[in-house]
Amino acid sequence: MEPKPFPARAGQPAVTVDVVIFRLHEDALKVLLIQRAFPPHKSKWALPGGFVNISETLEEAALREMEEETGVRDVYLEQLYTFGDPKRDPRGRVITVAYFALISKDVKVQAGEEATHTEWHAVNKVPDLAFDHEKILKYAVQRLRYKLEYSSVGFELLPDEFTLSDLQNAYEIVLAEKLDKRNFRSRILESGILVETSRSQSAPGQGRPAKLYRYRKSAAKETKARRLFP
Amino acid sequence: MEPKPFPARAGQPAVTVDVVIFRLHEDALKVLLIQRAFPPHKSKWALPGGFVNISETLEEAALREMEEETGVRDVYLEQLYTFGDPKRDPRGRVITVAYFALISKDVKVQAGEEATHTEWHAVNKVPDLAFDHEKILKYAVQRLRYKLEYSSVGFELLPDEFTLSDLQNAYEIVLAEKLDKRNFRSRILESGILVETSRSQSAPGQGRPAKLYRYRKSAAKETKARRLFP
DNA sequence: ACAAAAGTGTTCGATATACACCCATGT
DNA sequence: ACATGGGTGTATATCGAACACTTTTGT
Repeated sequence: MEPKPFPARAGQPAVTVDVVIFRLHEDALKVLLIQRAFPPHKSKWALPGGFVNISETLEEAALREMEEETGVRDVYLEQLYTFGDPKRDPRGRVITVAYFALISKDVKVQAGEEATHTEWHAVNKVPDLAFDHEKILKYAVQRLRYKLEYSSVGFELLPDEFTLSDLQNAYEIVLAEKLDKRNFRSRILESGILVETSRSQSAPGQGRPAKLYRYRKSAAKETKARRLFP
Repeated sequence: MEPKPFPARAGQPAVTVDVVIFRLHEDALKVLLIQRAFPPHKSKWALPGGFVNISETLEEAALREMEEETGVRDVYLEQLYTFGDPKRDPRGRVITVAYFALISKDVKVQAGEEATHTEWHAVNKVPDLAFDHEKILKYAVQRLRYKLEYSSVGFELLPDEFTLSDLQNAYEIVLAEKLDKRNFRSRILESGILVETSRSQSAPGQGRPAKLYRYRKSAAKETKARRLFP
């Protein structure tokens, strides 16, 4: 594989999208990184991303990049911020529109294209990143934590059916803090965003089986909603 | 004045900044609009904006546009969102990074360049806007209202010194709702973000003179701060 | 019977909300 | 003295935070 031609022209900034793809795995919040095969920052890790095609929306560009690297298309995707420091890319002026994506736990993630070296890294243990990608990642983590408290994006990280312990676990991993079990459960249940299924799930080790719940998408009123976790 | 050449090239999106400039005037929240002198959307009103120069940051571009139209440079400026629908500009692919700005009440706003026709419009009475600028404006108003409740950006709309009635008035105008005087005052004062000056101000009509306060910038902890107005 | 995880309520302090009258000044 | 806007406190309801034991299952 050859490096793609760099499309910036004199006088005109180029536009890319970069995507911070989050996923819960092995009790950690992980982010997908690609090891760069070409300079600049050769062999450093970077967020997946690429140039915006002339006839696609920014969101389509982000979804395309996601699909190329993960095979996954049906995800939660949100625009994060646009980074435009003239010196952020040594090749020339590149403005990047950053997105973040959340992948459900039950979605099978395929490897990227043959030659590209992609890996999931725990967000609190990422290696040195190329360009300003550390700044972008930090911003994304901050936004995810914030939204977890005020909205119900958290469910996008879980499978269709999950136990309340799974859910609390997911929140604790992302927020990096312990939550009170009774308060967590009563708040979640009172909010009415969950429906109980008739099934339950035996714990991996042993113990009392837990009821399985499902998220009611219809109840996703973000705006002015009471915080889930104050 | 001639229309500027349109710099989009084949295969490359062009990048602009658009700025939603807010100001309180005549008991209304107003936004600065420019009447377009050339097609497309000739004679429609639009947000001030323009192409990003190759060596300036996005924020610098937004400040430059602001200064060109208002003569004002020292303002609160925040990135809003990036709009990139391929069909948002009929001339070609233009991605715009939208910003919003807040101008203090004591800043004198100069007219824009000779030929450009600029006017302040109350946000609830704006005319038909060019491109997708109505969407951008609505988004900006929503963000401003939101931030007013959670942070102290509200002070950026007021002069250096102001009375508590002025402040409450500003909040009521932006939020478009009445607030309780006693609750407003105790919350603001308890939060410690104001310092009392030794001076007071006679009301324009008559009545008891009001104490003048000043905003303590140092107390601007936005993150995880308690909401000013829940 | 015991280990392991699920499930369940109450108390207490803090905060939000609703609400009405006196004060200082100018005319 | 009166009109005008400035300034003040309390009672009630609601919400968040802290906290420990019983239940159900598998081995």
